[in-house]
Amino acid sequence: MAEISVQLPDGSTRKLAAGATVADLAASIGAGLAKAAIAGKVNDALVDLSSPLADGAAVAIITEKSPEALEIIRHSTSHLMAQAVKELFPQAQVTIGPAIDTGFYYDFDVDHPFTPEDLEKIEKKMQELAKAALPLTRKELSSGEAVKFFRDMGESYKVELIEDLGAETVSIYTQGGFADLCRGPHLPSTAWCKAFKLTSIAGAYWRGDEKRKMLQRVYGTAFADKKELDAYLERIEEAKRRDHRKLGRELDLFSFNDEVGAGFAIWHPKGALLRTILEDFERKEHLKRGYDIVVGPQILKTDLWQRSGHYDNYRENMYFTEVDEMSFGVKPMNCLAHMMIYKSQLRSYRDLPLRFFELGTVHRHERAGVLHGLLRVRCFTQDDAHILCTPEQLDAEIKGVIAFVSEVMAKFGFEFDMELSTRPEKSIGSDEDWERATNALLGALKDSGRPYEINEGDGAFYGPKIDIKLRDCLDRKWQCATIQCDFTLPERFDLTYVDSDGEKKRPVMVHRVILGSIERFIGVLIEHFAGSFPLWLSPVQAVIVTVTDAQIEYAEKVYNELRAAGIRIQKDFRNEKLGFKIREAQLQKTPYMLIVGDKEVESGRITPRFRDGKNLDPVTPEEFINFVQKESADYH
RNA sequence: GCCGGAGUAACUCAGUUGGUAGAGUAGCUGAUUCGUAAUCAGCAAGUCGGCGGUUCGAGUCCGCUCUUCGGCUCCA
Repeated sequence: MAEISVQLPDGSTRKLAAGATVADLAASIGAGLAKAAIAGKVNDALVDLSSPLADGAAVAIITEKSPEALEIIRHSTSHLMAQAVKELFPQAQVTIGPAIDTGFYYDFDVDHPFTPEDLEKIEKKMQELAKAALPLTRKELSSGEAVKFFRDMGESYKVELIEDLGAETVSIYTQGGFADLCRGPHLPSTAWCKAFKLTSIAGAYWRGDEKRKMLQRVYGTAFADKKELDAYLERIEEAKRRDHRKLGRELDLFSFNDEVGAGFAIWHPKGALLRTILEDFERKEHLKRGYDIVVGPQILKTDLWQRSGHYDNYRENMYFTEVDEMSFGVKPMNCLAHMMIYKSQLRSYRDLPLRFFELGTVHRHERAGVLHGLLRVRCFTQDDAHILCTPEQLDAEIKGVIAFVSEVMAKFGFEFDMELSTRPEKSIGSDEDWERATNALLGALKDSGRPYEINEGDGAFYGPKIDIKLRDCLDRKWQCATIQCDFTLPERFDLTYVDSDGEKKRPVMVHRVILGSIERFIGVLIEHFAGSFPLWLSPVQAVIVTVTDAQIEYAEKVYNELRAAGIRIQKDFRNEKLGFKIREAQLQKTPYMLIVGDKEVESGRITPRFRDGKNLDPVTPEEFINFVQKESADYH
């Protein structure tokens, strides 16, 4: 009988009978492994346990503990859900059901939308089916056979998928009476689906195309075991507790109001102060790095937006107004004024690079369904800058921006990911310009030494971009910074500089933001810190609290002293018990509570209590001022 | 914009089969003067998101609309 030999991850080789499968290999290594195995990895491709091995293959056994396992578990759980749905709602058509970052989903075409009660029924049915330990078996069919197979079952979406695939053969996975088109791999049996939960129902367009039919999407999540599932669900609860919309109201930072308009935040004193602190920080950091602060108007003539291309490409997101029979567009971006500033005089190569920075408030008419607290609004302020430089300076400028982003994010304690987005279908500019710009960004990314991803066709209409997504403490990603290359607007506005050879040349423009939108960034900050801002950011750094009315006079004096020294302080001299006032300050997540009782009055001191409950030794007001100034200066 | 939930006092929420709206917190008033997460008592508070319809009667049923939540799509 012929033998094959395969290579294991530790470098050793193993001989097996010809036709042996991954499962056979696991069994030959040990009974424990055979029991734990859920799939295999052959030459870096994931395969089923039942997959036969070829001679010379490099094979690894995947168990629940393998990093690759989660995706397989989730994918198989999505099949389990589809099976449950088909059993409960036989008229439902199945479409696609992949594993995603947070779990999985499956889209169905059904006559009636699912209700929350349906979700419970489906989950219950899934548990039954999992208990039944149905084996998942793979079968290969020719495309023609598969089309007939699914057409006979009335699964027209599957037929469409196979036809679009254009492959000679496709694979089908069967479990009990349910069969699904799928590349796999899958768990050996539904018994491996041990810890799952359906989380939500949503509408989703077939193939993400809003012109096509709206399907019903059911989201769920799955893990290798119950403990991990519970940990995940706990994390979701934690995220809810940290929701910036909830904390924004509780900490009295901002609100939204029907009468003001959807997507327009109104900033209360503490929130506005927090913004101001961030904005002051930004101005300082930009001036340090050779940026010039500029300011443009809120509305500009519509003619100008036509010239820039915004009118053709971005009009549906803009607000317009007419005054004196003249049309104006409310700015959705800050670049036009910056270009006009550039054009206000003749520029020499010696002037470049010019870096115009503006905390520019823009309005964008986002579609009603996308608004989301501060993270998605219709009016927001960008920490926007436009760098105008020679083509030779472009690489260095982009690298400088990436370094700027790194330094700022480190101050807030954020990790971030970078993504390069290339030319979209709807765009302006020549192929050569796009290529040049894309290469400049790519070069800077490579040089940064950080990992990055590429999103084909996701660029802005005027140029490719690097998007920087930062991760909060719950590992969620938010786009904030972006660096966009633009060879097009300088052309449209005929921007020039006089080079050393006396010739007029075209500068390159880089649009970039560091925090992105102040609104969104604050939303992320609130969730990241769960409202407990570091001292340098806290709109209220301390609250001075009296024990009884007897200390008011002294406390008032200290309050004035600290406020005059620039400490952001509030007073709580109400006739309430100390515990009551501490509790309130604590719920407001105020960093320091300064306790003033008779002892402090006598000694001319205050007793600071940090919001974690720790009491510091009594200090004089001057000592506290020094302490706060020192701690704030380091941006902790 | 699309699909599906939701909208009741400032906030969080209860309100049976349609019969005239209730709790906790916050607020106000009074008492209490108190040392590290809630002192006690009393009072006041709602066009039940808005408009229209069905009905003797609508918070409850129907239609439209606004807002909001979860997604789709889009994006800082």
